[in-house]
Amino acid sequence: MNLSTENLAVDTAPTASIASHLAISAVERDTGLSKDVLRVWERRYGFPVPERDANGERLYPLSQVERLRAIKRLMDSGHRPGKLLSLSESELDTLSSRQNRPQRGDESGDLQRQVIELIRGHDMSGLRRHLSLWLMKQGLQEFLVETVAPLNRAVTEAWLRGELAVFEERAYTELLQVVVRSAMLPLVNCSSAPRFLLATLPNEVSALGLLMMEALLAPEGVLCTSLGTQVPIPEIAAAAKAFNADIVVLAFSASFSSKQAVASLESIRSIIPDSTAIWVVGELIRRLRRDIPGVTLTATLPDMLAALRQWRVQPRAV
Amino acid sequence: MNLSTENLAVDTAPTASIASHLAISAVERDTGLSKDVLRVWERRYGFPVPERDANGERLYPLSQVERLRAIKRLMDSGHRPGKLLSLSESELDTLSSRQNRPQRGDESGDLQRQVIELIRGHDMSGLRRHLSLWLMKQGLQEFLVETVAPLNRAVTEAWLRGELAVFEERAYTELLQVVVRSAMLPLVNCSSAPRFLLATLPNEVSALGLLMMEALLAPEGVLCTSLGTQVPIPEIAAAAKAFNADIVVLAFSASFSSKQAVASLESIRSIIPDSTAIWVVGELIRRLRRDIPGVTLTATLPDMLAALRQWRVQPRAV
DNA sequence: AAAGCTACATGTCCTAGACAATATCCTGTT
DNA sequence: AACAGGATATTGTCTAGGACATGTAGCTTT
Repeated sequence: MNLSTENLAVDTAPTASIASHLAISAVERDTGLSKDVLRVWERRYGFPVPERDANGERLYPLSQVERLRAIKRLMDSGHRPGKLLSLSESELDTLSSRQNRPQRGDESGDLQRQVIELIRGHDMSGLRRHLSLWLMKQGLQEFLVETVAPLNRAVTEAWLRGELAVFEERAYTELLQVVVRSAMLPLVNCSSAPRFLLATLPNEVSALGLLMMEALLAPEGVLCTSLGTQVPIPEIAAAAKAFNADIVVLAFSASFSSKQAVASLESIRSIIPDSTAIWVVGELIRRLRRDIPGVTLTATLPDMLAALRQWRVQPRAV
Repeated sequence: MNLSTENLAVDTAPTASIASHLAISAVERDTGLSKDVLRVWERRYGFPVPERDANGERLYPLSQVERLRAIKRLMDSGHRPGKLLSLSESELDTLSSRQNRPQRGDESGDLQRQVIELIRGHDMSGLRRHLSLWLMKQGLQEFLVETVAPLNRAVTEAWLRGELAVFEERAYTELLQVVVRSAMLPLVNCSSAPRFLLATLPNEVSALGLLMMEALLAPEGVLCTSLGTQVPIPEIAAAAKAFNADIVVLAFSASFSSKQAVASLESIRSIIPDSTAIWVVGELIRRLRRDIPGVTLTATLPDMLAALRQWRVQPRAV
């Protein structure tokens, strides 16, 4: 439609801008870097250096946005901005590709490669059959621990390496939800103690960890109430009281800021009664330095089950 | 270090601040109003007027945050900030309580009141039985159209009126997901045309509309691929191509900004081929003034089914 | 090696002004 | 009385650089 060189002003939607450039608010949304950070990096490190529109507002070329995304990914896995931002394009690339190479050489690598191939081929029905098959073969809990957990890691890593598109990862996640939920259905007559309350904190989008917890707990016959993702802290506290929860489970994905996690956990711990336990699960835990008093960290799914057995023997002792 | 009345600085976690006050970033998260907006309102309208910590940074008392939330709700339903911000506390209250009074006096009001009572009593098992019962009685599609849709509206309204807490609404939503998904399972051998791709745009958190669409389409035997919530626009386009979708369905809840919706829809329409239809569902549609060329708006679930029948007779004619 | 200290790195907040996009109001015309 | 068009008001977002608190790294001391 806009064939002239004048396509700049034509399409200036509030946040979307034109196809080849993004406005600062769009970059904030796409990369997860706040506007303040984008500006201060420009000032301090000289990158990114966006162009400007007629009105002096920043317009980021897609190439720079791409690079910002790479930088953010590396930051999430522990690198510091100062180093990354002074790196050249190629140095960044080698770092990106190296970063997740240490593939654990476990026997399930085959399945993982197979699944990733199915995802890349967009064969969702095939993927579904495949996953259902393994589910049948292993039973729900083993399926989760032995198959789904490593598979999730493999998919996440493939995504970080750029081998999977965002939408492919999303489609996988959704499908997995369907498969796992289908296995949980027969198990819903949960009635026995303890009472669990599940949620993720604000800024934690991933529903996957939450679902896995719910599925893992279902065969144990416990009473699970899930609040879903992104629940404000006071609401979690109110819910714990209302549902009379014995244990509040909070799930975190690897990308959650550990700084914020610690702060939030301490804040939650201080407002719900000590008689209610708080358990934390998810990849994030690997990156937590210090313990948080009154909060139980379970790095793996089996740890979680162990904690449950422990609780049953000796409630409230965490 | 500071043991005196200086306990302000002690607990100043990045975003959490102390129990009775919130930092600006926390208020942004809780209310959905950007930091810029919060500051500019203070400058222009004299509300909110937060206190300051030792460092001159804003600290919002909970009472003001509460009021900001009320204002945001009213804005979402069409009022303009200038008016709301000059209103007194009590005027705001009357406006809030009036706003959703026009209860449609339909016969299903009884069920709705019953369900809301169950939610308020935190009787999730009871609620589950109740919903399952109606599902059995009505069958999936009728259940969605006749029961779930009005129920969702009733719950949302109760929540807007402050009769339900956020966590109660969340627990209801999660439970509903489980119930609906359970009914979809037997229907998954979807293989026939058309191929659907489902998603919500960034900023749209609610998975409920999406799930309802999926469930509504399941009995029709179509092939549905869901990408879940908050999918970036370019990813939706890429997915439409990869999955060879005939129809892309985007779900919006009532709280989505109509301005942004129009911009996003136009942007999406311009990057995916005309042979792929775009359908929009959700409460938002009521608030859209103008049509968007090449985009089909279906305000209710039956409209959606009608559009599907239409498509089957005459594909691509939208 | 643990603890303390200093210097640097880094994200977030601050102020205040500018401006574009939209809503609303007003006026003249059919 | 309904409606088009233009003036005006409203409102969100952007800009700039400065300030500062917290976190990290490297060094020294016990």
